[in-house]
Amino acid sequence: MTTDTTPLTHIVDDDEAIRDALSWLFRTRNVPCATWASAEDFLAAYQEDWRGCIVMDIRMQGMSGLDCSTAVRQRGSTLPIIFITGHGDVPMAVGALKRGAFDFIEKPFDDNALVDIVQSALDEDARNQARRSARVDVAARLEQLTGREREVMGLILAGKFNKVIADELNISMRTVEVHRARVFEKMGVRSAVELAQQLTLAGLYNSATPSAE
Amino acid sequence: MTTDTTPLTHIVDDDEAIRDALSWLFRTRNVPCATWASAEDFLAAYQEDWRGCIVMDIRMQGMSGLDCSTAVRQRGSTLPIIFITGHGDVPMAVGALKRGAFDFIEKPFDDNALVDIVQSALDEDARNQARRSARVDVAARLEQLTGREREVMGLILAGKFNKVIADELNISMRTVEVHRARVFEKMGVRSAVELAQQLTLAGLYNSATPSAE
DNA sequence: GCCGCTATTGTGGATGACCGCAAGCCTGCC
DNA sequence: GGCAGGCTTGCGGTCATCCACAATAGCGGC
Repeated sequence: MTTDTTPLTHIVDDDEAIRDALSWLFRTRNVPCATWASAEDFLAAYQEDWRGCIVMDIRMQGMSGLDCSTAVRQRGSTLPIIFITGHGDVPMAVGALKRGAFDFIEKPFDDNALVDIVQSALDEDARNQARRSARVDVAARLEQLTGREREVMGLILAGKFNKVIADELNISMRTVEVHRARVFEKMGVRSAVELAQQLTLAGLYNSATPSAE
Repeated sequence: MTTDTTPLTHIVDDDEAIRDALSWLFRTRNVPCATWASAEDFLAAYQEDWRGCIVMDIRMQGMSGLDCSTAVRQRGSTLPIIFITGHGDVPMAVGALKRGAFDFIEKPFDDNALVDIVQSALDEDARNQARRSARVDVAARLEQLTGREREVMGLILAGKFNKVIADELNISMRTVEVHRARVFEKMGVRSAVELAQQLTLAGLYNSATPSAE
């Protein structure tokens, strides 16, 4: 669907020496990477479908790493972000992590430790991607539904019989059947059970399962 | 179900002055709290159904706060833990948060800030509790199922017809129907759709929805 | 040996789901 | 006006589900 985006470790640092050192480190460990000389450069190039992770300095000329992470998150990214800092403190680290950073390490850092962290960040991104692509797929299918079909789908997921649905919508049972069939077809499922699983998993639908007890 | 456990903010600190100060702070802000003079004391008293949050010093006589958090997590607790430290550093804070701590603050701290943090921790616990109680409920129902019933349920959730299920289990369709009815009854649902929703939501069942496309 | 639980099966009927075929109505667009 | 897409409906039939009634059988415990 999307262009074949290879997972990349994006190095964002205004210090060329650091960029070169990190770039060399990752390449020698077979971790594909790209470098950016500023948060602005990175944000200008950033595409929604990028995968991998970000290794970014907190303090940079121009936009800071924290602001950059906020900006990239606002654009819908879930790329794991690893912050590097030379002059960090506890509140800064806590704030970054609570806002969703993947890790926060201080210079000087251990090469092996950083590579390990990057690896786990890449793993996490891969997992996220799988979940997200499922959600996107389901969302796209939902888009195809007509208004009436969505309406009928809701009632199906509420566990109602075609007869009841027909009654509530003031249409004939046959019409409900047609809509129902279209919903299944467009959603790519073959039963109401599959439909429920798909939507519940994707978290895109919440029926008020009224288990009266 | 569980005894009426009021949300409590548990203060764990070996320094009596701090305990008293925190206890006073919380009480004057209408935050019910309890105090413990050591990690060991807390762990000895801890009950699974406790709700609220934990405010704990990292460095204490005897068991450290980090070890205590590990211990309490191993006992299944998801209580939000707020660490307090006088001599913390970045790696310690990062490690604590990555292991699931709710927050990590340094002494001296701002009273208002701490109360705010505790409030959001209590909120999070309340949210967790709601989700967890649903999961526990479903798990309890699953427990009631006999082996055969669980087996049949799996095939139902795989979207198979009774006929196919009967075939795979080498039993008659009628028997499948009986098991099916019992599964619905014990799980408190009235259709396969509800069953799928309940289990998928609780995250207690994952059918390999094989949407071949 | 009797009881309770689980697993098993059959018959027959009511109800619901699914489908092909056929067709009418309305709306927006070229 | 014609065409496409969405919404609607009916008929008749097949297949699946649900259920009441009825019954057999093994297993562990009192």
